[in-house]
Amino acid sequence: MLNEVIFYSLEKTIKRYRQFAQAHIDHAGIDITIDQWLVLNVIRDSPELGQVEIGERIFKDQASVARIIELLVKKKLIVRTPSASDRRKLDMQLTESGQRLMNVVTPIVHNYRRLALEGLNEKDIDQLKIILDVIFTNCLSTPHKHDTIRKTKLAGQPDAAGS
Amino acid sequence: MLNEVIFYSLEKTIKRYRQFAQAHIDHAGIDITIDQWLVLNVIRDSPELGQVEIGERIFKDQASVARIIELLVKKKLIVRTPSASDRRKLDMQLTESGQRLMNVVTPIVHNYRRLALEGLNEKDIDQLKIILDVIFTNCLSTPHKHDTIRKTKLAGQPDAAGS
DNA sequence: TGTATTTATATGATATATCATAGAAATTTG
DNA sequence: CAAATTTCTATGATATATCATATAAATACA
Repeated sequence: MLNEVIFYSLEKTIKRYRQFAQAHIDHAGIDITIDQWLVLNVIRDSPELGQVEIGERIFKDQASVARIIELLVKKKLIVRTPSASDRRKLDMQLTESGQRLMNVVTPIVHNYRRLALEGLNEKDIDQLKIILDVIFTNCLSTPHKHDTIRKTKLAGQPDAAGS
Repeated sequence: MLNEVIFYSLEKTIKRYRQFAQAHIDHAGIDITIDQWLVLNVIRDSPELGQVEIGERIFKDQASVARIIELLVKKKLIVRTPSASDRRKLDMQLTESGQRLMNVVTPIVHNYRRLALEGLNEKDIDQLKIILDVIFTNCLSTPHKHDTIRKTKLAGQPDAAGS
């Protein structure tokens, strides 16, 4: 029963957290999405990274990163110049306005992260991380043909999956 | 330090879980997304619900539910007929094919959920749920003007947010 | 009852996620 | 070196998320 609902709790919590985070940014009158901020943050810290590597750091794929970068350029938060070392790339750099935005938003991010964790101690967070890592690791494996066959056979059984 | 990374762990884990789940469905050769399955599942169990209520059960907003329902109709997994009691509504019902799909997919869902939780006991899941609920509750509050002012003042400080 | 308000659904606009692929450039290899 | 392969970015197609709004119908209320 709890098993069944745990993924709903995960979805529910992460969605609420995202809304909470965005609400704090919006509330400060800043026109940027959390995802855009994440990419901007990586670019500031590691301007040499390509789109794939940026994505790896924030769990986005290359296509998403490419589109977010476009928006950052449109918003004049970064500028791109042809890279000297690799002509497929464009070097990226925060504009003045991009830097100012980071300076304003970063403490807001720290603050809402702190608020979201109120009432939890180091041990709780540690425990949470450990459990999430187990789930993450479990989800690394690919389904095999064999699994599918077994799955189908389980269809009529009294829910051995416990969910 | 752990604090800083915990939301990344959450995002990382939920994204991996979604891919894992979808991979299991795809692997069985079934043409449906997890989200479509979620909506279909609610409709089967509670065909009387409106789009807002469906959304509440699976943490989606009305617009997303409306669009998913459209796709379910296009895929001929449900049919809609004008509601007798409320002419704004359309009653929904699973087609034969929709029911067959549910019969095939449901055990797959149970299976990958079980796989994702391997190595975790009841206590772990319970603990996970409790911690997630704390975060969820913390994220229910709305940012206030006052918070914004305090946040801005924290800007130059040595990261009191711990993140 | 007639009007105002609320509710339910649909849809437009924009952002992000995912998969696939195109095109250009870099790298590897024979 | 030339051809094959790989890497990097851009982009098309589709699905979902979010916000806003339109429309129609139901409900509340004066």
